[in-house]
Amino acid sequence: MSSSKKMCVSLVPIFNHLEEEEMKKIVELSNSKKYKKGEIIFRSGESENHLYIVHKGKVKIFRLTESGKEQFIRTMESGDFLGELSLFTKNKHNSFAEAMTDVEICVIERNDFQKLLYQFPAISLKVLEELSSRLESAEKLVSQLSSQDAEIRVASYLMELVDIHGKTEIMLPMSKKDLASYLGTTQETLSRKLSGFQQKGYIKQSGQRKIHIIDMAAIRQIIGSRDLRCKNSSR
Amino acid sequence: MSSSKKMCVSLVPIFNHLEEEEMKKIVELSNSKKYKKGEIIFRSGESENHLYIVHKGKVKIFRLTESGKEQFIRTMESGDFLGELSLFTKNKHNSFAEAMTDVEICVIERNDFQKLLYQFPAISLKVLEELSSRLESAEKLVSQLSSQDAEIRVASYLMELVDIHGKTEIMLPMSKKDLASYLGTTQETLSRKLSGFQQKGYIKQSGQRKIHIIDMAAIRQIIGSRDLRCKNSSR
DNA sequence: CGGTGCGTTGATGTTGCTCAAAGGATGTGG
DNA sequence: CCACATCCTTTGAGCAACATCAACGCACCG
Repeated sequence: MSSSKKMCVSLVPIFNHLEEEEMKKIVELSNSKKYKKGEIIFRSGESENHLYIVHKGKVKIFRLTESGKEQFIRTMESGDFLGELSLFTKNKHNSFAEAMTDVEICVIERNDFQKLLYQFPAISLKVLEELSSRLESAEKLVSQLSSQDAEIRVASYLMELVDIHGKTEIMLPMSKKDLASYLGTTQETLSRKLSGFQQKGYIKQSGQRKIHIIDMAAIRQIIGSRDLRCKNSSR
Repeated sequence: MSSSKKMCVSLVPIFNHLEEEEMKKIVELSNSKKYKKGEIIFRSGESENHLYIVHKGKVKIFRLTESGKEQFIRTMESGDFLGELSLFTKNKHNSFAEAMTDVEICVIERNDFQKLLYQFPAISLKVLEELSSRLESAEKLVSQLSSQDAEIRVASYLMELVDIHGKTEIMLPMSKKDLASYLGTTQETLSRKLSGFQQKGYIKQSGQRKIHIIDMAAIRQIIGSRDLRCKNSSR
């Protein structure tokens, strides 16, 4: 119990650089909770009073679109923290968190966390870093979504995965259904696009989530081809 | 000169709560710069070594879409700061900043700013707050963009402005061109949608950017009408 | 004034959403 | 261990929304 609490604290990048003693203090403030796959951890509209730290498992964060569709925002894995937004602004949650697998989470009270920030400025810096990078990826996502072309979005995403994995064998980190939502399209369209790529020999799908990239150049072409469609004459 | 520096520091929410003396220190670290309307303040890809604080005027932040289109991210006005991302992660800029009007900006060196954060934990908290709320609006934007329907996006945006202004007379904070980009659509579509609303008597446009909301209820209808379109039979 | 960029409107084509139906994959309980 | 339920995935067909192209009116600026 206490050990799993300790695990949490020592896991998270925002804490794990602290001295033994300081960590101990934090451990005392934290609580451990478990959720089964599919359980909702919090709902949009609920008021936020905690910092959640994912200790074990995977959590999916999503919103509901104005028009009622589920919009996948991101996944959180071991070491990630969430609930950060309302920690400072006293707002309500504006998104949902659902356990994608069985999950263990450590929880710290809002007020306690704020005190920690005052006590240990270094923590603030870590949190800042994390928020910055999260903001960055959110803005990147925005930029991708407004690329009208679903094909380009899919292609970009594949390239992104290649970069992350560092090889041409990639695994989708979520179901195609969720991925479609993340990319701002539908399951059907995503499925068609991938099948299309496969037919043209750009990729090879195996199993549910494994994709082998065969012709990177061709895929890059797609991304950079905003006016190929104009007419083949002009360029 | 020095007075305009001081203005900057006392303007920004992240600093203006500090003691006179502390501010003085900060003033010493800052520099003032001016840009003419249309000038680029920084470009995507340039490395980031400064915190910019907008003192006077308006700045537009945008990215270039994978497909080469301009994607409007946000505007920054007096008191807002930017350049925050790379301040912590040592990255390159991933967006462009362009002066929408003549602009005065205060600049602080990256390293100096980091020192400030260590010295005054309260600053970190302010920055955290700001980043949080920025992240929130980015995620909201994501959620809106993936609402396939441009009409809904336009309607939502109008309602948002009404909330902000607190009245039914609203001013667009940017050109329709930029707004279209922000909403992930084109000038033409935006123009048509607005004309459409006007024809149905929901709104009244006057001048370039002034809009009077007449029938809020109708507009709210649009937003919540994900399956009205099924068949006209239902209404 | 001519020039440049923004805003509007019209016509046309295409992407990708919707609905529908059926084939895997996975899991649950008998 | 099998039968059944559920969820994810794939494929098909039709249609509406929206991007694109094009042309013109309008404002702002030198």
